[in-house]
Amino acid sequence: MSRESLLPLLAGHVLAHGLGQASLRPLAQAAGTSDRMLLYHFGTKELLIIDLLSHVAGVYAAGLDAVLAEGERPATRTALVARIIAQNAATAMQPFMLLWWEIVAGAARGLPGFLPAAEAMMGELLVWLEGHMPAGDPDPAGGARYLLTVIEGAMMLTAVGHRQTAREGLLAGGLLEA
Amino acid sequence: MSRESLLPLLAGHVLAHGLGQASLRPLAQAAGTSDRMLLYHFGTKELLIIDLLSHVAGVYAAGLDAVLAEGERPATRTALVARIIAQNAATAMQPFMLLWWEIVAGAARGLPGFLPAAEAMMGELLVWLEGHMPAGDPDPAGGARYLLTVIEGAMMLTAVGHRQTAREGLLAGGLLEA
DNA sequence: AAGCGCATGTAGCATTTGCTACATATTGGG
DNA sequence: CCCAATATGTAGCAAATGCTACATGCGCTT
Repeated sequence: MSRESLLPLLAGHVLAHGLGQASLRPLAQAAGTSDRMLLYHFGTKELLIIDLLSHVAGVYAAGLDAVLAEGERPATRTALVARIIAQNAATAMQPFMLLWWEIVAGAARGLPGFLPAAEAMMGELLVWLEGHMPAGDPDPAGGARYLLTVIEGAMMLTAVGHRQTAREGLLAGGLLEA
Repeated sequence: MSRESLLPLLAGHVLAHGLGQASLRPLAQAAGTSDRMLLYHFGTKELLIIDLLSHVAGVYAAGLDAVLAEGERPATRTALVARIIAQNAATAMQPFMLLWWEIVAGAARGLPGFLPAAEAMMGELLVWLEGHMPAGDPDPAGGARYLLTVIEGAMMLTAVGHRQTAREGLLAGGLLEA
């Protein structure tokens, strides 16, 4: 079992149970090894988490590329927003969303490895958005950044029980069709 | 030392060091008591955290009311956005911001007490915003929700190292003057 | 003064946590 | 075949964590 073959299993556990419950022994059990072996491969829990976050960021990027392949380019900004909102609300995305907020919290606090991972994931989403802006959009670069800001705000409000508020906000901003 | 007199001291520690480091003995020391006494007053760490988050939400609301008293009503939405962005970027708000993302993460995961606190704080900010929309704004209610969404998105992007992205997004959305 | 309830200190316990020491398998190159 | 490097198991340790048991002070009523 190499580092690389371990990471997906570790990521699975963290996605299922959160970073808060990510202590060595549970992680090891989820990956079918021992804490002893995790330290052997990664050196330190801190280094393991850093590798793990980096790996999660990579998986996220790959997932975006997969979604990028399918589906046609939306005709309007509102269609694009609706598509992403729906995508993020899908139950398959839920575990990732839960993990995401922990990553944001860690990044804000400056925990090692968190900020690079968070920055990378938002960067990926940004380029994805920019590549999916409606054809003929007057300002694809700025528009993508604008939509990213709005969408992430809506995601956050949704996470804290203000889904309705977010929805009304998007409506009032002309970013969602009634 | 009653529950109520303890809470501000506990909140101080949590604001300074985060919820992750909030174990009973450090908390007790910050409040000038013992873990024994914390459990005596709150019954359980979980109950303590719930009380603590509720208290933090109350402090946040009071802080908003204080800011509400001073300052005149902005003339435009962009002025309002600029004011809040500046407010949140102030170093005095930094500890609260760090704590906020932990609360969001906890709320998303359904930890007891987190969601009510987060919901309350966003609710407070929403009414504050609604009360500070420019005079003559065509849609104060929807506009406040729209601005809330956008502002929180910008805050999140800022927290993960995408301050510039957020800024450009706000500019492209016409929510910030160049 | 006696006794009763609230408050608080001391000590500990069982569990978890990250990590280490030491021994042992496994395996590929000479 | 031998040996050295790689890989893995076993056992444990020191610290932290949430919580409990027991004793004791402190104040108030009767």
